[in-house]
Amino acid sequence: LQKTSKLRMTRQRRVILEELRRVTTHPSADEVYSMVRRRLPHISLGTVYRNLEILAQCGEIQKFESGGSPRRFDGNPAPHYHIRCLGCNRIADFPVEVSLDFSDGQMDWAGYRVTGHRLEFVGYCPACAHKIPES
Amino acid sequence: LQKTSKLRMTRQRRVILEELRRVTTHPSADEVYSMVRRRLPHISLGTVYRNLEILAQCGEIQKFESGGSPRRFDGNPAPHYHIRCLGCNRIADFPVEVSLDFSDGQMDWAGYRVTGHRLEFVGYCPACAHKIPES
DNA sequence: ATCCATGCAAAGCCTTTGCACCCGA
DNA sequence: TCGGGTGCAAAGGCTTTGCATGGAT
Repeated sequence: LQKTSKLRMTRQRRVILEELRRVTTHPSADEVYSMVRRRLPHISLGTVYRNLEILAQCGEIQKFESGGSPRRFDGNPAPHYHIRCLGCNRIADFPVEVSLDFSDGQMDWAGYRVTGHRLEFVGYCPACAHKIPES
Repeated sequence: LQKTSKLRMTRQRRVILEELRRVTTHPSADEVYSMVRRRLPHISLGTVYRNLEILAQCGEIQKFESGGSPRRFDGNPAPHYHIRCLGCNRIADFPVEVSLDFSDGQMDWAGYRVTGHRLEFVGYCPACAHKIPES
C-alpha cells in the first residue's frame, strides 16, 4: 500500500482491509460495513465505499462488478478464479486450472489495446440448488 | 420466441427486438429506448426495460451485467466473445479463438452445480486510447 | 373475452458526493 | 501543520414496480 502516493493509513482504512482479509466470503460493501462496525461503531457507509474503491485501485483487494446486484470484494489480491451463484449472487473461490491460449498485456486488435480479461464461472451454490431451473 | 409460454408479440416488443438486431453496438437500455422511440414515439422506458429482460430470458438477446455502468444488450443471441472498453464501458464483438479446457454444463464441484462461465476481454477502444494509464 | 402488456410516475437499490470538521504523517 | 480522510445526509444513476387502461390471441 501507499507506494509513492500520499495515502494515509487511517484506522478506518486499516480495519476495513483487516476484516476483508479475514474472510473468504467476498462480501458486498454493505456486508463489509456490518463487519467493520463491530470494531468501529461510528464508521459511515460512505467511508466504507470510499476505502473499498481506493484499496481496489491500489491492488490491495479485488472488486467484482456484478450489475443489478451489489458489487462484491475479495481481500485476496492474488489472481484466482471464482464462481458466482445465479441464485443468490454470492461469489466463492473456484480453484480450477484454466489455460487460455492468449496472454494478457499489450495485445492490439482493430485499434483496441487489449489489457486483460475477466473470467468467472457461474452455477448454483448448495443453498440455492433448489433454484436450478428444470428443463 | 414464445415457445410454449403465453408471451405476446406486441408492437413494442417486436420493434425493440428488430432495432437490437439491426445494430452491433451493444446498446444500453436507454440507448435502445432512443432507437425505438424513432419508430414508436410513445413507448415508455419501463416497457423497454421489461422487454429487454423478457427477451434476454427467452434467449433472443444477450444481456451483459456491468455493475456501476448501465447494463448492455446484444441482439445476437449466438455465443461469441466481447471486449469491454475500460474508458467508456462500451462493448464490441471480439472474434478470438478461445479454447477453455473444460466444458460447460452439468459439472459439479464442492456442492456447486457449475452451469457455465462468463469471459470478456477488457482494454481500450480507439476513441479512449488517450485514457490508457501510463506506467 | 382473457389476461398479458403498456404508459406513467413513484419508489427502490446501490453508490457517489458536498461540506465542515478531524487527524495521521 | 497540512492536506487527505471522515461522518452525515442529500443527491444521483439506473432499474423496478403499482396501477389503471389497452390490445393480442
